[in-house]
Amino acid sequence: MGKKDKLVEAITAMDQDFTQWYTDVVLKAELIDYSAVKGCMILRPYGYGIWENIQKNLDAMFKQTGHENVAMPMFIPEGLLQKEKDHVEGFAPEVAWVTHGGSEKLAERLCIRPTSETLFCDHYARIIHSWRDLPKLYNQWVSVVRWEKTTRPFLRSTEFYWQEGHTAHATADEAVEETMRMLDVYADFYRNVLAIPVIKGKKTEKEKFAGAVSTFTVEAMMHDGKALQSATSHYFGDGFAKAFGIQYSDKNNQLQHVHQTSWGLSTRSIGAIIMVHGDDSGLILPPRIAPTQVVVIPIAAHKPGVLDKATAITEDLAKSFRTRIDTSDKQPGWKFSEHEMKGVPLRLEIGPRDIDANQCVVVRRDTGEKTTLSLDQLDESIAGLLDQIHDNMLAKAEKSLNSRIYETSDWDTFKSLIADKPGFVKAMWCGDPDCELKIKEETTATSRCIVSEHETEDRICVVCGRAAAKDVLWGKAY
RNA sequence: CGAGGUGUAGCGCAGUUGGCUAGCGCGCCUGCUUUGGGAGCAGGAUGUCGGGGGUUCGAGUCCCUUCACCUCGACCA
Repeated sequence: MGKKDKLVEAITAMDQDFTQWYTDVVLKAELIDYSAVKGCMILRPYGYGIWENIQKNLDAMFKQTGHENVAMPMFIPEGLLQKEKDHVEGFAPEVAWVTHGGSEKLAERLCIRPTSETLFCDHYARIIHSWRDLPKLYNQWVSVVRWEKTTRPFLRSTEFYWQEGHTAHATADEAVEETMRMLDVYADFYRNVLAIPVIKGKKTEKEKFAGAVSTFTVEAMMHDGKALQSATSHYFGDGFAKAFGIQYSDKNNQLQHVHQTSWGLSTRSIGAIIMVHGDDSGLILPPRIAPTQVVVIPIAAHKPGVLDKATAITEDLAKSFRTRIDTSDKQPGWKFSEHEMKGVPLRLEIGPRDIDANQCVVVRRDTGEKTTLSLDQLDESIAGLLDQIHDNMLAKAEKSLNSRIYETSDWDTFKSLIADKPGFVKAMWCGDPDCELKIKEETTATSRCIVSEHETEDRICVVCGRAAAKDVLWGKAY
């Protein structure tokens, strides 16, 4: 047993048991703790720190696209929830109800928001009167509650944090444009901030959001080849507007219904970060959202000058990067492993030998590569390395995604691909829900999204062999 | 909600056909020595054996029940 083995024994190896690896990482990297309520997790400082950085980056993108933040109540009266038929049918089975206020039974029970369409619609009906009031581009950062049967940290919990954008527009075209704009924002965010490549597409009727005209999604591929629906953007048409009476007078003094969208990204994105980038030593965090980008580890800290120098470097770097120094009395080796497990992108070692040579040792989490850097112009070196890490993580994830998308038009090949090859299968679909259902029943794979739609004579449905226009990505999903 | 699994110290576990004061490793605390890949020595603290009920002279151990967590299905971000 070498020391490396001991390190690995803390976390289950990915290829031995991926779900156990995931649970180990989530707990040992101190992202969450379980709570007293089933299915509810506590976001610990390190886990919440990731979420804060996700919020910071994504919120800036929302602001750039003209959106404003608001805060809606967490309670929805039953009558309000029931206004839109498809919506209530979709969510009713998994809502939590408040029936009492103090010891008084409520005349009308209140559900704890599973999503806030109804609240926004109710509000919009009151504040939108004129074409001059449009568009309304609102977003909120809140938690919602869905009474899930099976829960897993970040991937599916009873309460989870997310943002939900809700917009109202004068025309259908504008609303469609908004739907696609926000889908692009999510795809860009995943790529440029989380270093995760995603596939954009449209959900099938079966998979779309309750109450939506159409749902668009970004799908990511996890290390085990399974799909994770990573964010969604919905076009509502005027269905909610009609149910809630959201009308405005247009420029010709005609009463019109608004056209709406909603879009959301949740703490599930943290699950994606873990399962796309992680390795057997633990987390590997994308530099742009890592709570700590650089951890400084003084070596032989008791020796004169070491701690002072390490502290000075930390303070200097902290002006430009999220930098922390580890002054605990643990052994250096212990610290190395600890910060690797927590996915800190860069580790900076500084000891007596370095100080004499005016240098430090910097180690990349993504490659393990160790380099010696001059203490002069350290800022530029670190900035360059963090960008390189991002680019490398993205490139690696992209390669992993692209190398595991298979394509076939043959039903038997399709079945064996789903069964034997982790990843996605691209196959044509005629659009018949029965064919979609057959795929799910016989392979457990579901349609992830329709990536494109175009009529071509020679293309046939992978299931029934009839003419097919939809290019669909299929896969097993979380 | 269906199938299966696990609950003993902070974590990982052992605990024999039911039997005396419930153990081990790691971690934790104190002190000293150490420090470039999970340190060493010495001393110390920590338990409602998940909860409730039952059988028994006696239950961590057997029975019933309940709760939580994990895995696989059905549903979702």
